[in-house]
Amino acid sequence: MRQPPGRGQRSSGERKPREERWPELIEVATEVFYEKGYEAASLQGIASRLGILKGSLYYYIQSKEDLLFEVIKSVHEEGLANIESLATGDGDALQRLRKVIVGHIDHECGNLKKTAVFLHELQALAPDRQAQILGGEHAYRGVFSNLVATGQKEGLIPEGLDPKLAALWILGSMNWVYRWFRPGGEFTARTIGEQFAEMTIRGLAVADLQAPGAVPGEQPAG
Amino acid sequence: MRQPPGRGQRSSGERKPREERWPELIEVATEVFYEKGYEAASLQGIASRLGILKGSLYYYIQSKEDLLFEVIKSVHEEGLANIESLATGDGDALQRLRKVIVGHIDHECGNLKKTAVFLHELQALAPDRQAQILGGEHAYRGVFSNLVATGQKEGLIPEGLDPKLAALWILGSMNWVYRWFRPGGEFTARTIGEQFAEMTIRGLAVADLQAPGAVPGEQPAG
DNA sequence: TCTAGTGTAAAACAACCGTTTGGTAGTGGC
DNA sequence: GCCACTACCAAACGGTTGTTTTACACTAGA
Repeated sequence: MRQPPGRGQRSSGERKPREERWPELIEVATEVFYEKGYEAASLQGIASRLGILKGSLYYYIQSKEDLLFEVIKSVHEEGLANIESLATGDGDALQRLRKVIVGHIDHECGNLKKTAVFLHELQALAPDRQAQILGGEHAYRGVFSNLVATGQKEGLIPEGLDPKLAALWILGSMNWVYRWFRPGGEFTARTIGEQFAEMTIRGLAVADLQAPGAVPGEQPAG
Repeated sequence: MRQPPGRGQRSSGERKPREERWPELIEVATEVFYEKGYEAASLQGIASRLGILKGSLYYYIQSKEDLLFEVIKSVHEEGLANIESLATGDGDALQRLRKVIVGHIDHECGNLKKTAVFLHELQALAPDRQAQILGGEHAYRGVFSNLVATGQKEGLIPEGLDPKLAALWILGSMNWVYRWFRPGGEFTARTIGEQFAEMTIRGLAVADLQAPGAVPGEQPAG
């Protein structure tokens, strides 16, 4: 079964340069953290998927928590850049909000494991590292509360709504998706994003305003 | 420092009947799981808060996972009974949905630790135990999708919306609250529940219908 | 007074954890 | 052909974990 090091074919034992090993490590760590959760995951398990020994991981990291930190930091930066670019596009606040919601859910579903690790294991980090990632006043939430506040100035959203609460309301519905979405399942990311955006926009908009896009009539497959 | 067993005063060493110890155990376990997370929590820690040795816990449980199961099961039953009673009251579907949302968030914030353990640590259980708790087709979600479907029959909610997606949308926003709510903080559970209900109902209702209750004008303290 | 049962102590168990240390085969630059 | 460096192995470390076993002080009932 276990061939001597004739040639590849084994998943283990290959010596690789840092530039190749590092992203591999991040990817494998993400998968293992996703499957087992951070605390239940072991460096042993990560190392053996890479084909090296767990002690060898310390050539790349200084601690297990470092690994989680690196994973989460990269996911957060990626996701934040995504919605910030969507939020600063054309159109009024509600039109931009629609794009952000659809785009964020699409990104979330397309990067399910990474997102799940970020959303679920963030609190496994030490508090100062959590703060370091989220930024002083929750950059992520800020994008949404700013959109809501802008919508209020534009007269599209009633002044009675608290922008921060509205932002948390939106974030909650979106950040729950990773819990039940499965690729190839009942709903596509697109379907989810569009219906969520529809309901959310309608929930925020003033009474006498109706969003131009009608309720999408597509029947989800399955 | 360490008094010989003269009389009480120490938090440890008291022998108690099962009826008294068992709920104490569940409560302490809930707290520890809340603070550290299930995997990172140790039976050692739970036992020492009770003033007994970790081995003695096995007089009450058969495994650590059993403990989590008991905690989660009781929380789920409690929460489900709460929203089911609210969902079967008077009024049309949207009026009942409003009550359910406000009541559920109130319950969630009033039982923050229990709820957090349920929502965050459920997936630490073996899959069959998860299924055993959630019920065959997610009893919790069913309450909301049924309300949405009923609202559609009553002509209050457009037929184009998928009731299951709508239910997941609602659940997400509510189940995110435990992540940021803090007692005595910026918002009361009541404020959160009412604004969330307001936005959610409006997001679901057909265009030419306006909910009787206006947007709550209260300014949240802080 | 004897007895059965209850709630806990005490101690040990193997297993596994994250981390450290020291060594080394291979490689590219000089 | 030497040297420094890179990427990893090999082995061990102390500590903690969940769990099991045996024993025992105490209590209630007969």
